[in-house]
Amino acid sequence: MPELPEVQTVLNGLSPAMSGSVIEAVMVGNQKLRAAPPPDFISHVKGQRIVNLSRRGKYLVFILENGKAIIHHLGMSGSFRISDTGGSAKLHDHLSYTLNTGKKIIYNDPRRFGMVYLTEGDGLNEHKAFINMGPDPFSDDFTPDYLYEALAKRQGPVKTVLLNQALIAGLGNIYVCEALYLAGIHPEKKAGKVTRKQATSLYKAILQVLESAIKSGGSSLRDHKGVDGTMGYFQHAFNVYGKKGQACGMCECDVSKTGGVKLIRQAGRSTFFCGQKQRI
DNA sequence: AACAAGACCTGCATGC
DNA sequence: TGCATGCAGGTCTTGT
Repeated sequence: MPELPEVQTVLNGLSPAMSGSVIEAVMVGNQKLRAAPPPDFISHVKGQRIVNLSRRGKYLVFILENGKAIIHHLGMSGSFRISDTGGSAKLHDHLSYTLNTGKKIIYNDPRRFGMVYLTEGDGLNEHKAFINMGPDPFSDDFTPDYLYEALAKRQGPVKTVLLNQALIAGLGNIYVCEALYLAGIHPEKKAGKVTRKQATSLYKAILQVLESAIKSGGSSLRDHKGVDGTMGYFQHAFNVYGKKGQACGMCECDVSKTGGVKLIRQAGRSTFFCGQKQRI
């Protein structure tokens, strides 16, 4: 489910409810997540005030008063909701935080690909979730030059390389497809063959697509929802993703001749692109 | 080292 | 209607 814009949307929804609040109770379900909370999770978290919430790539980070940090990844199907303490439990609720404000923050994840960590002695930066993570697209470290250099070293198709979180943190399948479309770059082009000029276009396209998705509250494919249950609506702005055989977002060509948006499979993932606008 | 493929799960859409 | 199949926003592990 969630790529950077969706995680940012979740963060924006959770922050007002959680920031400064004290965690009075924690529920950890029996079913195992991909990375389940450690056994001592509750004892380190209970009674702690949440002093800061942030996002790193696709991870959410809650900093506690005792200096430890809770790290959440939503996997493919994870979502948070805010409810009253009297709210009823739902299938696939795996974790919840009851706050001193009377609100309950509930993590639900049908596919259980989500991950929950608690930092140990080492700082956040040394945590395994972040130790090899590339720059966030919105950080100062992410520049056209950085992108060009990162791609230049790689032989694989640019589409696949852009999904590597060690190069850029936060991009996922949807927004890579959309960014390559905006930049006019064919997904099968070798990363190392992307020119400096193309890298600059791609840099701009990445920021543009992420920024507009965040403004729209993320995309709501299937079950992704904001913390209040509202749906994002960025999917209405997709140019190519999920549009196999249809006209791309800015198409002036005859779909009956071109066949419209193409769907191929790269490294096991679906890639949508426009054969007219995106060139090798 | 870098890359591709498989594994991990459930739910949903599709086709018979 | 029921059943089988394939696919889904991600990442980690395994094998080449």
